[in-house]
Amino acid sequence: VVEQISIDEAFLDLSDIPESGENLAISIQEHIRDQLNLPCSIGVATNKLVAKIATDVGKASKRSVIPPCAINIILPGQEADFLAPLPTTALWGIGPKTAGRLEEIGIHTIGDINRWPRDDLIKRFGKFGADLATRAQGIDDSPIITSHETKSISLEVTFARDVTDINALNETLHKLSEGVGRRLRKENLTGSTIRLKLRWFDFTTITRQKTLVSPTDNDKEIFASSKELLAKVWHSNKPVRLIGVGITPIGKNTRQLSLWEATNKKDHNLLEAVDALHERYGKHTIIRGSELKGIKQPQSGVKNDNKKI
DNA sequence: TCTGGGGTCCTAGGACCC
DNA sequence: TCTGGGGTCCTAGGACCC
Repeated sequence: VVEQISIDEAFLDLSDIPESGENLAISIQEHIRDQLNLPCSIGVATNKLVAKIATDVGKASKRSVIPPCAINIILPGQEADFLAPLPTTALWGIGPKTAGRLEEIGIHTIGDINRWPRDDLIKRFGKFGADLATRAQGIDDSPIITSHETKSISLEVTFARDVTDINALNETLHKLSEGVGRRLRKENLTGSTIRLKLRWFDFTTITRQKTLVSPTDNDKEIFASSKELLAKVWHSNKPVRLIGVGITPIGKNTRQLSLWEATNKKDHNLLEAVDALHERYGKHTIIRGSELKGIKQPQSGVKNDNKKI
C-alpha cells in the first residue's frame, strides 16, 4: 500500500509484510540504487508522522556524506522520546509563523509542546492546538491514502521585468487560461470558480475569484473570467510581477445538457482536437485566431515555426 | 536563506435563505 | 415588518508543504 506525497517521496504501509522494516528498507534502498542509480533516505516507524520525521532526521545526519542514503528506524514505544529533542518545526504544519508564536511562550522543542498543558494549547491555537498536543507525543493514526483527487489546477508566471501593459497581461492570461483548460480536459475534470492571482511590484499578493453558473473546462470561459477579474483590479501605475490563473473546486466532467449543448459540444470537440495536435506536434502547431483579436501575437516560437496553421 | 511554481487546508466575514 | 438562529455559499487571505 503506497501513498505518494510528492514527486520524490512516498509512504509505504509494510504492516502486512512479515519481513522486518530494517531489512525491507535496506533492500528497497539497494534496488533504487542498482536500478536507478539514485540515492534515497528511508525512515521506518509505526506511523506516517514519525516515519517522515525519521527520514528527515536521518537524511540531515548524513548530509556530510554525499549523497545521503540514510535509514532511520524508530522502534515502537520510542516515538515520543525520539521527537522530544527536535525543534517544533520538525512537525508537519509548523512553519516559521507558528514556530514564532510557540517561541514567544517558551516552547522550542517538540518535548516542550508535550510538557505544555493541552488545554492551553487548545485555547491558543484552537483545533490545531489539540492536534499539536497529540502529534508531539508521536501519535498519528492517519491512514495511507493511495489515491487523491485533484482539488484545484493553477498556472502562474513571474515576469522577468514588472509589467504595466494591460495587453501584455491579457496575453499572458490567455496563455495561462489555455494551459489550465488543457489540463482540465486531459484529466477529464471541470471547475466552477476561476481565480486570478496578482503579485504587485512590492510583493503584495491579491487573489480575486468568480464563480460561474456552471462548471467548465473551456479556455474561452476561463480567459473571459480571469480577464474580467484583472480589469477590476488593474492600475496603470501599479506594475505587476506575477500573474496566475486557477480553477476550483474541481469535479468529474459530467457534461450537463444545456441550452447551448450543441455549441458546447462542438467547442469541446474542437478544443480536444487542438489539444491532440499540441501534444503531438508542439505548442505552436495551431493558434486560435479569433481570440487573439486585440492581443499581440506571441513572439516566441512563431517566427521559425513553419507548422503554424 | 530566498525564489518560483505548483498545491492543500483553515479562517473569517458577508450575503442569502428558511 | 422586524428579530433571531442556523445553515450554506462565496470571497479573500494566510500558513504551510514539496
